[in-house]
Amino acid sequence: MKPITIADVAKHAGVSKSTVSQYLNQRYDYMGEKTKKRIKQAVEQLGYSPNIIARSLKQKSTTTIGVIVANILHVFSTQVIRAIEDFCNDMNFHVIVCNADDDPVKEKRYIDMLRAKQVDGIIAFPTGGNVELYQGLINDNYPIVFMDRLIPGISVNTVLLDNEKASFLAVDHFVRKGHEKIGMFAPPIREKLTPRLERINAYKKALQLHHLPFHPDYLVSQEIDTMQEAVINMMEMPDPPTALLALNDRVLFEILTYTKEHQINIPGDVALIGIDDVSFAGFYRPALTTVAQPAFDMGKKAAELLLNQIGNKSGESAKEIYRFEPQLIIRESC
Amino acid sequence: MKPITIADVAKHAGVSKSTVSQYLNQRYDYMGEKTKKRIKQAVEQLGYSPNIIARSLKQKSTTTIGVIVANILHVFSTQVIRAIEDFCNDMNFHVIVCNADDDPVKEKRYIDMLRAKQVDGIIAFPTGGNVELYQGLINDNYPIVFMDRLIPGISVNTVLLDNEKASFLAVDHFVRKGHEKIGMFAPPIREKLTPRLERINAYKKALQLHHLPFHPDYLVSQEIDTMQEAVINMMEMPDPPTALLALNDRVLFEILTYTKEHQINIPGDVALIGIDDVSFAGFYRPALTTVAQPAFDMGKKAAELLLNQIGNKSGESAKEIYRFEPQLIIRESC
DNA sequence: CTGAAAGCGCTTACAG
DNA sequence: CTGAAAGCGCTTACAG
Repeated sequence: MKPITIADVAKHAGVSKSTVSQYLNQRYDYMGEKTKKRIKQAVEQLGYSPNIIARSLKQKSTTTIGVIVANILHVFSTQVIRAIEDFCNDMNFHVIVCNADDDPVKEKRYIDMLRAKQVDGIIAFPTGGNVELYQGLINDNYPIVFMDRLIPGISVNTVLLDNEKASFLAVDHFVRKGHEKIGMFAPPIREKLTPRLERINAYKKALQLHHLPFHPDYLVSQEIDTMQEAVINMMEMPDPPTALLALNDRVLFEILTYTKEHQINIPGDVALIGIDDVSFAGFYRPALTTVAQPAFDMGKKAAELLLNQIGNKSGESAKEIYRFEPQLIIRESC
Repeated sequence: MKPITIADVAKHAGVSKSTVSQYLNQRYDYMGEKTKKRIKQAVEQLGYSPNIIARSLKQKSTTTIGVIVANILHVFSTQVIRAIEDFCNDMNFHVIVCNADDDPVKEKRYIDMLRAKQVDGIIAFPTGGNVELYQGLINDNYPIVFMDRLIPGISVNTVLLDNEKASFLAVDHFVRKGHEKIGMFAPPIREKLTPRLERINAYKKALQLHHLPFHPDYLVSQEIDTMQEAVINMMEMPDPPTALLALNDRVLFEILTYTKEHQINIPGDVALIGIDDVSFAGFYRPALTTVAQPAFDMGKKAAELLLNQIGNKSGESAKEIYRFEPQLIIRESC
C-alpha cells in the first residue's frame, strides 16, 4: 500500500510522466482524446492523487497562508479566522492558524516556522514587537497583510476598525440617553496597540465634543486579571460614573462579573456598552447594547488583499489602510 | 533576494551540502569543531532557514496534522482545537483546521486535500457520512483519531465524553432540586450522532431510574432554526416541564432567547441546565448551572494519541475508546 | 571526519 | 501530439 505516484499512472496508461502531468494540470491543448481517456482511467483505477508537497517544491507555491492571531480568546479573532478560512477554502487555499498569545517571542517563532513551511503569505495581528522582522519581509516583497493594528513605520496593507467611530458611537449614545459621567475600562495601554489607543483617545475626544469633562478616575487601563478590583474601586467612588464603556469583549466579561456579583442593576444603576458584539448580547439580561465590528467582512477583505498580493507578485501592490465601519446595536443595557 | 538554499550555505562554508545537512540535523557524531563553527557562521551570515517542503518530500513527513471539525460554531470545538494546537506546537507540529459544517461532502473534500498535502495524520469529528473513506485510511494504517463521535463499524482511537454521565448528572441534580417534570431540547437525531443519541437515551434512562415517567412531549429533537417555536410550544402546554436540559450550547442559546423574550424567570419558572460550559455561564443572570466537558483535556489526549500513532508507524496501535468525565458546575439556574 | 551521488514526486522548457 | 531530461531543495546510504 505504498502511495502511488505519477510514474505509476504513466506506466499504467502507457504514456510518459510529462503527459500525465499535463493532463492533471488541464493543459489539454494538443492532447489526443484517447490519451486523455487512458490517463483518466488509470487515475481512477489506481485511485491516484497528486502529492502536493512535490508540486509545491517545484512550483514554489504551497497554496497555503498563515494567520497569526494576537490572542485567540477574543471573539473578534475567531470570527476573523473563520472568514479567512471560508474565503481561502473557496479559493483552494489552506490556512494555518497560529496564536501568538500577545507574545512577540512566540510571534517570531511562528513567522519563522511559517516561512520555513513556505506559506505563500501571512495575515497577522502584529504584536508590535517584531518590527524589523516584518520590515524585512516587506522589503523582500513577501505578501503580508496586517489586521486590527497599525505598526508605526511599517507600510503594509492593513484592515482595521474605525476605532474612533466605535467610541464615538458609544459615547454619543450614552449622552443621548442622558449620561454625563461616562467611565471606560481598557486593557493596558503601554503596549501601544492601535485599538486601545484609538478607542481611548476617541473616548476622550467624544467627551470633549459633548462638552463633558474628562475625569481621569473614570478611565481605567490595566491588566485583565486585576480588572475586577478596578471596577469595584471605580464604582465605589463617591461620585461614580453612571455609564460604562468596555473596550472589548474580555473587559466586558469583567464588568459583567462585577455587576452580577454586586447585584448592580443595568441599566438602572449603570448603563453599559461593549465594543464587540458578543454571542450572548441578544439574550443577556438585560440584552447588551454593543458596538459591533464587521469581523466577517474584515477577515474576508484581509484574505482578498493577501491572495491578490500573492497573485501578482510582480507589481508593488499599493499599501493601504482599510477602515471598517462599526455598528451600534441598541438593545437594553443602554 | 531569491531564497538561499543549503547549497549556498555549503559554498559559503566551504563544505558539501551533505555536511551542512548533517549539521542542521544535529548529527554531529564525527563532525570537526571547526567545520561546525564554519557552518554555523555561514548559516547566520546568510540568514539561512531550511525549506521544510523539500525536507518533507524526502522524509515523507510534514510534521503537520489536519483537524476536521464538524461544526466550528460549538464552543466545544473551539476549545478542543485550541488544546490540539497548544499540544502540537509544543511538539513542533503544525495543524491545519478544517470546518466540515456537518456536511459529508465538504468533509470528504477536506480529507482528500489534507492527504494530498501529506499531513501526517488527522483528528476528525466525523460527520458519519464517509465511512468507507475512513475505513480505507484505517486499512492503510493511516494515523487517525476520532473525536466526540463513534462511527459504527469503524475501529479507531476515539476520545469522547461520557455522555450518559452528562445527562445523569443533570437529571440527578434536577431531581435533587425537586423537579419531576424535566424537558429536554436537542438537535435532530436522524443523523445518529453519538452525543445526541447517548445524551437523549441517558436522559430517558435517568428518568426511569428516578421512577419518573418519560413524557414524549417533553423531548424535542429538531433543527436549531425552528427550535424557538418548539420551546414556545412546550412551555405553553397545559402542564409544561419545570426543568429544562439543553443538549449543547447552541440549543441553550435558543432556550435562553426564549426565556428572555418571554420574561421567564429562571429558576423560578423553569430550572435550566446546559451541557457545555459556555463562556458567560458564570455571569449570566442567573448564573447558569452547566455540565462541563473537559474539552481541553480531551483535545490534548486526541493530539497525544495521534502523535503517538505517527511516531510508531510500525505497530498496530490499539484502538481504544477514551471516555472523559463531565463535571456538574452548580450555579444558580438550578 | 566529509563528499559525490541518487532520489523524494512532481513540472516544464524543449525537442521531435 | 508526446517524451526525455533537468531541476525544485533537501536527506541519506555509502564510499573513502
